[in-house]
Amino acid sequence: MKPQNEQEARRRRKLAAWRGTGDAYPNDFRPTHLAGDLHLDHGGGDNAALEKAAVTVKLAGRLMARRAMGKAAFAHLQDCSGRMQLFIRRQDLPGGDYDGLFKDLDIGDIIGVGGVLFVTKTGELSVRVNQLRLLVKSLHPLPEKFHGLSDAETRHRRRYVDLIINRSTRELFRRRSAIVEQVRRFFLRRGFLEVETPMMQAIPGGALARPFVTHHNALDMPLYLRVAPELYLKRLVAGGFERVFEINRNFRNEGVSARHNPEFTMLEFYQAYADYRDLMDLSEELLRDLTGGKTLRYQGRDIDFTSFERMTLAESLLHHNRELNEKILGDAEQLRAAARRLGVDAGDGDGIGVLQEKLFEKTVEHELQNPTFITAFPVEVSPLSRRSDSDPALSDRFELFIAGHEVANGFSELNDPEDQAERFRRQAEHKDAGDAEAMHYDADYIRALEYGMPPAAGEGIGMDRLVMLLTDAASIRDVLLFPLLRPSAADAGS
RNA sequence: GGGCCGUUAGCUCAGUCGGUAGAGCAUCUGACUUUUAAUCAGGUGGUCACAGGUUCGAUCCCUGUACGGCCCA
Repeated sequence: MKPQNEQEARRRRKLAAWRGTGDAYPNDFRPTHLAGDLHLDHGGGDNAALEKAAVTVKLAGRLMARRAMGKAAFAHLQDCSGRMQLFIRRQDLPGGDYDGLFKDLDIGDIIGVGGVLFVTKTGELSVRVNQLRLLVKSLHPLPEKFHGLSDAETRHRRRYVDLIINRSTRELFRRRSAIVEQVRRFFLRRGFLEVETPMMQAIPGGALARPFVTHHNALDMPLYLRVAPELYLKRLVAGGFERVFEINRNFRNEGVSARHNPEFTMLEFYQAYADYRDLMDLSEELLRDLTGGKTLRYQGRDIDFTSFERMTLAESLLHHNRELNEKILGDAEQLRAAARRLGVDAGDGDGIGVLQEKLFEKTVEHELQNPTFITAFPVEVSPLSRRSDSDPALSDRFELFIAGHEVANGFSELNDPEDQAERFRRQAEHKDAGDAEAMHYDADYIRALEYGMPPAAGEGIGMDRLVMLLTDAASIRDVLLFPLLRPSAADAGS
């Protein structure tokens, strides 16, 4: 713990004195109103009418500003709905409270007030306070009122301070909640069942990613935090829940960056008797629902949600790389040489599919600003996707790119148990060869497919990136309440 | 993992071509009964991230460490 500064020491002394007078942490004050509601109901009115109505209110919240003028003072109280100005006169408070209680308050203290609504001569709805209580003493000075708290590290480590002081932070997380709600309603309206599947899995699956490993003591077995819910959701489709979705956390043991957090929120949904084209249509509908189908400003660029482009991976590579042609795309050696010329880290063992995907990430992905579906990914990099009827090397899969980043990944599901078993075996070989991101062989999932899973399509959408897009946030840390940070030395111990 | 940048008062930031640091807000004292970044007068507040090195002397130069930011993998 850092040594106390003078301001903190003063507050602690006040708390100690306050404890001596009775219960320092009471819980018997009940507000009757919220500031925001009062502004809606009484804002903009004229004072004569309001004074005549004599509206008495009780409000509770945090003292955020104070302007004292001798025997009277203005202050602002902030509750979950907004702010309300308080007008406090010595003559209106019970004996001694103005000098003994009000003047002793600090910015940040949580108080309860009672009083009557009125409008000041500058037109601001206010409460003329005749009852004042200190409910919680705040022991740390708050950041400055004008610049607020802007240091990114402190905002993330002490999100509670960020939320107290920065209105934009409060609004962003309310927006996030509303977006999740809207997505949920979108799927419920279409007959999807919301489910919850295991976060702790004995066999991790559903994505090419390195999992976190933990240990269950009583069962003495390793458990993995899920990298995706996919295989469980498809078991549910096999079980007859023909439309399911889940919005929940995934965990991937990878680096941290402006777009990656080790735990992140994923929307996954599955629909029987549909294919990847149906899901592209559904994705468009969802995004139009969320954006109003308009142009959206993101990080200084306009993104047009009125039209969604569709092109195959190969088409996108040819379109963005003049030096490539179809012959090169189909020849591993020529492709590898071309990739290396373009600065791609191409391994000797990389097949055509892997090379095409790496080339795509290097040369195309960041170019895709307006919503664009890229389709026809190589089977080689799509171990759970249905093979294309027209070309067995390709899968019926798409990814949606917006603002240069992957937002969604969907495909017609592979429901042929023998093909799936073969692909699991290939993945297991990669894993044995040291690929920490390769998939495990999941025999029970194969059994589920053997019972029969209806033809289906499924998709995952990264909710954090979606929220970033809709709130114009530059970093995933801005849309996570508590992004992962290394522990700071200052916070160690007590 | 690599490169570059940052860390100074509770907060937002200046600054010192190496001689122990400033502003605004906050806070304290005083004045003030319609203010709202209140105003006016006067104060307090610092291990200059941490640890070494160079130097008569380091917040400043050098090295390392921690944490963070941006870019790359």
